Amino acid sequence: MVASLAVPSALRPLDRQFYGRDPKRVARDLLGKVLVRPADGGSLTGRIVEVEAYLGTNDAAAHSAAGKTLRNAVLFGPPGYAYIYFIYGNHYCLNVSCEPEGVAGGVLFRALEPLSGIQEMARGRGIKIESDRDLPKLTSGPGRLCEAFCITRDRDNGCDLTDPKGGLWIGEDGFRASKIAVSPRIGITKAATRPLRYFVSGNPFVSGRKTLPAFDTPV
DNA sequence: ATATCGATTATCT
DNA sequence: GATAATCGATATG
Repeated sequence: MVASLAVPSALRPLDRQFYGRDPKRVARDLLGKVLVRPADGGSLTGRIVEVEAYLGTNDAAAHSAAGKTLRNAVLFGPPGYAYIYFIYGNHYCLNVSCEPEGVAGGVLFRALEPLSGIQEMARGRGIKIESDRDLPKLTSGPGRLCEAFCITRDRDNGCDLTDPKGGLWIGEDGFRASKIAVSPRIGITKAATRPLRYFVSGNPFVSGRKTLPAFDTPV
């Protein structure tokens, strides 16, 4: 089993200042934090192992690149709020707004390591967990983790992620993420080479490539 | 293990 | 009318 797979204790929410910074810094610092979905009979929780930074300006891949619209308004609002969008006619994806109010920016949640509420997550995903090898199918990928946590735009867009009494929030328990790697972002066509994806190297819950590609040794 | 492709719809041109 | 910050299934090596 994975070292960080432990039931979080004494989770305390991250404050708004944490999010009111450059998305690159927020993304890096979110690794190892815990996403919490309170529910009857026990919260769903998962440790963040993969994220991507989307810069409000000067980033063609960001939804905020072309300016504020009804859809992306949360990205231009105050930091620490959930921006949820619907993609490919099938999936929701979760972001948190960054930067001070009036400045766009966000972090996309790409993968979690499930900590508690495994059965609820499996039900949300509509799959059965036969062994530990099936666990990554719960929350490995931005669409999957939203399905596992029952995150939808109607329910959660604009939700305050700093509020532990709210329906969705992010906490820390003292765990320190290590072996952090950076790579280009996944699934985009614009600004596709910028290294803005942050992940825990080798963690089995990371989506796609879980390590940095090897390179030839110079002669 | 990697590659390709279809599903399905909100949003913007 | 085209596109998309994806996923799961199928095909092929």
